[in-house]
Amino acid sequence: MRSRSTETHKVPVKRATLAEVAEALGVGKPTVSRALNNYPDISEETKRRVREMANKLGYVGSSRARQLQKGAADAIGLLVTAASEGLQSAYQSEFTGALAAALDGHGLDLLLHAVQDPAAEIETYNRLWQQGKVDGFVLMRTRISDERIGFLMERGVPFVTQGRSDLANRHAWIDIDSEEAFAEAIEFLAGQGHRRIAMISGDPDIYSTALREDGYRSGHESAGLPFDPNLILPGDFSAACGRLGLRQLVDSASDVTAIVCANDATAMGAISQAHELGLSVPEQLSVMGYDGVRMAEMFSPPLTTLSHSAAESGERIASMIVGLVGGDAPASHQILLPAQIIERRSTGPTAKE
Amino acid sequence: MRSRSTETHKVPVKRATLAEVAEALGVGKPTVSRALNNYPDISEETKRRVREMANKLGYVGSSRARQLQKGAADAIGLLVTAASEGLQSAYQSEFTGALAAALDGHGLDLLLHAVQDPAAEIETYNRLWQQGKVDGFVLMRTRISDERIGFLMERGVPFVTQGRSDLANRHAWIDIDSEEAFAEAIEFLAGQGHRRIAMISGDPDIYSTALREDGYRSGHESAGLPFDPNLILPGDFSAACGRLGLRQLVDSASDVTAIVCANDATAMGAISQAHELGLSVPEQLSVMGYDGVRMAEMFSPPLTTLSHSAAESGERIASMIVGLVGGDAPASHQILLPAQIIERRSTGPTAKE
DNA sequence: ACCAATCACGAAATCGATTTCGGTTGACTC
DNA sequence: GAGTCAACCGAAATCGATTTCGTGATTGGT
Repeated sequence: MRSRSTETHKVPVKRATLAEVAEALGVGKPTVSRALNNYPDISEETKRRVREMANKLGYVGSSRARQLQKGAADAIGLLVTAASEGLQSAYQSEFTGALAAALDGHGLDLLLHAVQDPAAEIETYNRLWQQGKVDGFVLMRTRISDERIGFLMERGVPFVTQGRSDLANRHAWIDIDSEEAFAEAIEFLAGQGHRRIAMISGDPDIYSTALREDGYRSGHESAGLPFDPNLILPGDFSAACGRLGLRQLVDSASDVTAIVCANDATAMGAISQAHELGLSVPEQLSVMGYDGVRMAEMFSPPLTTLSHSAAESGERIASMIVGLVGGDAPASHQILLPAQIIERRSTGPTAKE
Repeated sequence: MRSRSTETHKVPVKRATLAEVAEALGVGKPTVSRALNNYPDISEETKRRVREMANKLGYVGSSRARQLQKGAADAIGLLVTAASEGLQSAYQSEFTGALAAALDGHGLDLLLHAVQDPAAEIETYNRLWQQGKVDGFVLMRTRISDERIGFLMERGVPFVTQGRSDLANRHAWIDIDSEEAFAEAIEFLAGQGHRRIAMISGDPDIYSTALREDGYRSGHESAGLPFDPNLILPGDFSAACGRLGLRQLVDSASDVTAIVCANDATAMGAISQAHELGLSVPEQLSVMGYDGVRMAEMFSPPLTTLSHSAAESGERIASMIVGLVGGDAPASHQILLPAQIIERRSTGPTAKE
């Protein structure tokens, strides 16, 4: 239980202000401000003295005051839905960390906000923006008809999405070429002799889900395999749907020898369920993931996956949002990154046939 | 490649200010401010009119201005080291999400900052505080002699640590009773017939590591098992050290039938390695984790673990930091939460003997 | 009908940094 | 020696909300 105390702890050491530095030096405030910001109309000598004194007094400008004046918050907002507690997936948390690190390199902070009630999501974007707490947003998991995008575009709020949308040609985005990736995955598996390859897909609301399914289909074409729509099972990027999907597959399509999953979590769920059903991976069943999260390497068996770098995505997005906040045209920042197959031990040549 | 464009996108819609609301209503700014903040010396009628107009104009107060005046940032800082890209562990990302959600409930935002260079860590805490970007901090993974704690205490910065420290009696913290938890784990395993139980421990710098090892020891005592210090292997909370630890164990202590790990990632690594070495879990080897991350349930086999709720920790910490910022004495907020064994299928009765 | 409380509200100061707009100085021309 | 032009620096306004302090209008008591 949380206990309340009446006594108050020591008041924080007062932070030095610009005015104090100015007074200590016997100069005006503007001089200090301009010296510290390295304006050309302040003599080197003065700049040196100002810097020295600022340093001595431990002066660190109040970002609150600066922001009020300059109109920038030096922070980027990232909203995560707290549907399931925590950052939803391993990939998302890796990405978030990478983004925070990259943003830091640009002098920006990451404002992480968990929205509890999905209905209040837009409202939260609006509030954060109106309040001036952020200069822009990064949107994860773009949905097929994503109201956030329209909302932000309407008011000219800078934002970058991770994943395309149906308005993709008009806003800034970064995405992984998952269509191509899944096509390659199918070809890869076909190359190992697999003929019946299932897919446990992602949340149909998410824009890239359809792209991944397209890749699955076109992969079949280029591999010369017949495409069977019944082999695509709906999912939701969770491990649970991987388990469920696997059970359905053994029941209804026992001739399947390989499964590609919408992400690593789903793949892990599928493998876990396979093991419980006495199916060995990859001897009897090959399973492939997508994202290449760190944990995939430590899974048993280590997961073959379509990997792409969260660090690079974070890096790129950071640059993009900086440009956008600086006034770049949204549509001028659009990047498609490739994923590559990392072959580990959850896939192998098929024994059948 | 990031392309720069010369054209500038539409300037954001101007945000309404308090002064505008006041003018539209023909009243003074203080009236609007106080009405919106529900001060008692404003008539109900006026409050209603103000709220109406504010709403109509879509007025959302600038937090920058408010913060400058009130001296509060309405944000809590959380620093993660980006040693390995991303939020380090599954537990930490779950916790972070939970914290953000809980903070939201108190009207606070979470400022997530990734520190690249460990040497600059303190500097970052200082800057964030001095700049007034945060009202306090939450520290994860407290180290045995954690300079951050001394630093923050000295300047009276509000903070809560997740995990105790050697200064624990003088600051606010929340912690899991991992000592008790590990003792219970040993008793649990002993109850299943295990006699030789190893431990793959955590980073020795982290404060709670010693606690977990203490629990391991006292668990042996109460279970009437001889304590063999050689059975404690150093680790670092990673999956990799789980793999390594397991290899060492099969080499040097092949009579071990169970392993408790410092966290779930390590346990997963150990199991993964065991499988590769042809050891079946739990038939030939029982492995137990700690933290109870969501993924543990989907591992194969599903992981037996010492679980505690990231959501509850987040909730509690949020309340604590709010109290602290409000002036509570740091030492009045200290909470020890229990962990409980979730038995799944990575442990079982030993076959040996 | 008169003085004293309340009640409601507004003018101006405040928070701390930045910007605008000049004002001094000193060097340099002619 | 008057005039010009830089180079440097400062007073005051600004950003937008909150607070302090006070004023005018009611209400109430006698």
